[in-house]
This record gives sequence, structure tokens and C-alpha cells, in this order.
Amino acid sequence: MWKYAVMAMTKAVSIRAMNRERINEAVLAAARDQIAASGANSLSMRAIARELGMASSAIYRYFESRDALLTKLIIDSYDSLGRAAESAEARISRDDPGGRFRAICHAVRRWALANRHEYFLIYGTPVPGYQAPQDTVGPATRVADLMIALLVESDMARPRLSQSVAATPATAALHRALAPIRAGVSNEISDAELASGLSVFSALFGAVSFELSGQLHNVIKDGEASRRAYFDSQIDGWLAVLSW
Amino acid sequence: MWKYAVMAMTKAVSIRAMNRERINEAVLAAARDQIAASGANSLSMRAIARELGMASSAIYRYFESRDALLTKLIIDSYDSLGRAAESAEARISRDDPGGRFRAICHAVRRWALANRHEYFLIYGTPVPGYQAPQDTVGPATRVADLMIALLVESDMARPRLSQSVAATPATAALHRALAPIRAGVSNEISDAELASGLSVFSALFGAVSFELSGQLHNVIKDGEASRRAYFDSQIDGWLAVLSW
DNA sequence: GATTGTCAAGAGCACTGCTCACAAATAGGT
DNA sequence: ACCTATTTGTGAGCAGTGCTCTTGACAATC
Repeated sequence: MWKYAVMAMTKAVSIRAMNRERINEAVLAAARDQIAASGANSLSMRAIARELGMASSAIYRYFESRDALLTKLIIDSYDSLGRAAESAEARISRDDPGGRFRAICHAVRRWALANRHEYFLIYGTPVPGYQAPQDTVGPATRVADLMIALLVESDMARPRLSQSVAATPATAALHRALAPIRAGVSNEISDAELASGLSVFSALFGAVSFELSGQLHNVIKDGEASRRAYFDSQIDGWLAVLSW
Repeated sequence: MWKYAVMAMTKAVSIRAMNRERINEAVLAAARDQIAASGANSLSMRAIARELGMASSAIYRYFESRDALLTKLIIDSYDSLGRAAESAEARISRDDPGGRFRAICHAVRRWALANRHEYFLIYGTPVPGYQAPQDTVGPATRVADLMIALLVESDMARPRLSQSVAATPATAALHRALAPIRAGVSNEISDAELASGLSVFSALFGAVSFELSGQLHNVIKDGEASRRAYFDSQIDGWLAVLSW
């Protein structure tokens, strides 16, 4: 069926496919605008349709449901954040792990500040009843992958302390707890280091979430200068935890 | 007007006032049930009215609007969490700051696990358009107050290192950033310590949020034993940051 | 016993996600 | 060029939402 269409060069992609693609993008753009303006909560299918000048029911030709639209937006947001972190990290000299770590942290915060509602779309309250489909896990781990790579790499370069920790019940339990992530991480890196890395990772998002959700109000002075100074002091703390 | 009512002893509180109080509590209870079942997002005034067997419009005699109800629920949640943390901390010997810190962390996590939706009500995505009224700030800081007290107290007991940090531009900026919280905190405690304390505080909520929103899926083994082992390892890290 | 303030109910407005039957546009094969 | 099958758009409609306003009933006060 497609064989002939492809052969017919000029209409390799049909007008329909092109239109479909165009409208699909327009729907997503309108949705992103709406989310940026007032959050995912108030994302309205009808409002998108109005914006695009089409019947409210027509939207459902492009996205099966509101949830499906949301899923697509979530994946895109993860990708956008991942791209931002990756490109910021890539700009730093390879032999400066501390600098690369700093770059990732600042990239995450910058992206979050510039896209608050998209940030909360992925790191905010989980939507009740909404089960994250499998497609979201890949993009979701881009930032984490970056940090794990950094952790492993800098661990290889570090002189082995060969400090075999005493096998207490606690360390054994931690070892079992880390089993799932172990599947994808070098065995060179110790349980303690891996756990520290994860902890710093969640601390990063805790810090960003606190700033974005206004929990720092009346605690840290408003304004980018102060907020950034405090964030920098936090990064120093995390670097110390990772002994960098 | 009330003068006579009060004088009439037996009916100091009228039947009306009592009924009103009873229904008010019933509305709140139904609302909490609904939130526990499916989150704040899907809290419905009509559903509450149905539950209580009254007309949908009658609810508005008790709460001016959905937002007003939400505000009351938020305050109650902050109080509930604060109470949980306080009573857990109070059970630990006064001369064991590390133990008291651990108790607070575990209390926060336990409360969050037992009241996930209420947790996200206060530490999740801020509701767009919803401005937290002034009444919420008091209860909101109960856990933080507890930790700051601990920080100050244990700092007094610690031998002064009198390490006057070099006054770099960064330390000066951090000092300015911390101005708001300084208003309510002893000057004995240094900027660096205060910032570390805050950072650990947000890390705690970052860790709890990560666990509750499923970000640890495929990372840390499911089940309370593993989750708790990982959480304990995080507490150890935070204790180290605070040099306890 | 009359008055006054309070409360519940019902109807209604404007909105939401979503479905369905139908009409228009476009595709492919003859 | 024609015919048929698929795809896209439409409008009506269902069931739900928060919220308002009027109306009638009742309890508390005088």
C-alpha cells in the first residue's frame, strides 16, 4: 500500500499526514501555553479546541483523552529538562567533575525556574488515577543517568580506599535495597557511594521544589542573587558529601 | 444580644451552634476521606454534599468556597504533621540531638506514608491561583521550628571552633540571602550552619517526595524494609553534614 | 405571639471530559 | 474520471463540576 506512495516521490508524505502533523504540533503548543499560564490542573481540551478554532470534539482525533495529552507533555518535559542538563554538562571540561556536577545542578534549577509548571508536571503531585505509562521511564532518567555516569567515572579515577565497610545488618539491608539500580550501574562503585549519589540527587530536586513552591518565602531573601547564592552554598554541601 | 444568652447558663451554646459545629466537622471528615481516597485535585463540593445527604448548595453555608475548604484542610494537615514530629521528638532523651533529629525525620516520613494525599496537599504542586492565606504560615513552620531549635541548642553545646570564615563575595551573598530567617534565629549560629540546616531540611522533604511520588521505582527495592534502610542511610548522611 | 436571623433546598449558569451519528474531505485502485 | 474506503471535522448530547440566587421552613429572640 505504501510502496506506491513512496515511489511517487512528490507525495511521499501525503497532504493528510502533513496536516495531521501540523495540527498535532499546534495542539501541543496550545497545551504547553495553557500549562505555562496556569498549570496542568487547569489544562482544558475544550479551551485548546477554542484556541485552534475547531470543534471541541475534534481534539479527540489527535489525542485519545486528556490523560494521553498529558502523557505526551510529560515525556516532552522530561526530554526538555534532560537536554538542558546534558548540554550544560557537555560544555564543561571532562576532567572537572565538580564543575560538571555544578553545571547539571544549575541547569536543572534554571530550567525549572523558566518552566515552573512543566517542572511540577513531572516532579509535582502525581495525578491521582494517572498511571505513568512505560514510555515515560526512558526520558525520565536522563538527568539521573548523567549524574550516575559522573559518579562512576570520577570513582574510577579516584585512588581506591579499599575501605571494606563492616558488614552490619544496616549495610546488608542497604545492599538489598539498592538491588534494582545495581542492574544498570558498575560494580566498581560502593553501596555507600551509590546511596550518597541518589540522596544528593533527590536533595537537588527537593531544593528546587522548595524554591519553586514558595517554601523559602520569609526564609531566603527574594531575588535571583540571593536565591542563587543559597543554591550555590547547597551545591558546595552536596559536593562535600560526594567528596569532590 | 449574647449577654442574655450567656446568662441563661443551660443554653450558653445554642442548639444551632452545636448543630453547626457537628455538620462542620462532618464536612471536614468527608473532605478528608475524599482527599485520602483520590487526592485534593478531585475534591468535590457536590460529592461531599451527596455523602452527607444534603443539597449541594447547603455546603456553602459552612465553607464559603472550595478554596476556603482547602485552606482549612491545609492548615489541619500542617498541624497534624507538626504534632507528629513534635511528639516523636519529645520522646527522645534531651541530650541526644542525633536521636532527636532521627526521630523527626522518621516521623515526617511515617506521617507522609500514612497520609500521602495530605502530604501532597501541603508539599506538592502549588494550586494555581490559590494564594496561601496568612493563617497557614504559623502551622507550616512547626517542623522547621523544631529543627532550628535543635540546631541552635546543639550548637550552643558544641565547643566553639571560632573558625571565622574568609569573607569572600560568596559568603557575603549568603549572609544577605539568609537575612529573613535571621530575624528569628539566634546569632550564635553561623551562616554556614544555618544554610546547612535549611539544606538538610529541604533534602528531607525531597527524599520523602521522591519516595511518595514513585521516583524510586526501579531504583530502590519496593517494600518498607528496603525503603527504610535507604532512608536511614540518608539520615546518616544528613547527620554528617550537620557534624553530629 | 410576632419578628428576626439562620439554614436547607431547588433551579439555573457556565464550565468540564467525552461519545456518537453524521457530513465533508481526501486517499487509493480501477 | 469515477468510485469506494478511510480519515477528519461538526454539532448535539450526557453526566459531571463550582457557584449563585430565590424561596420556603424553622429556631431564637423579643
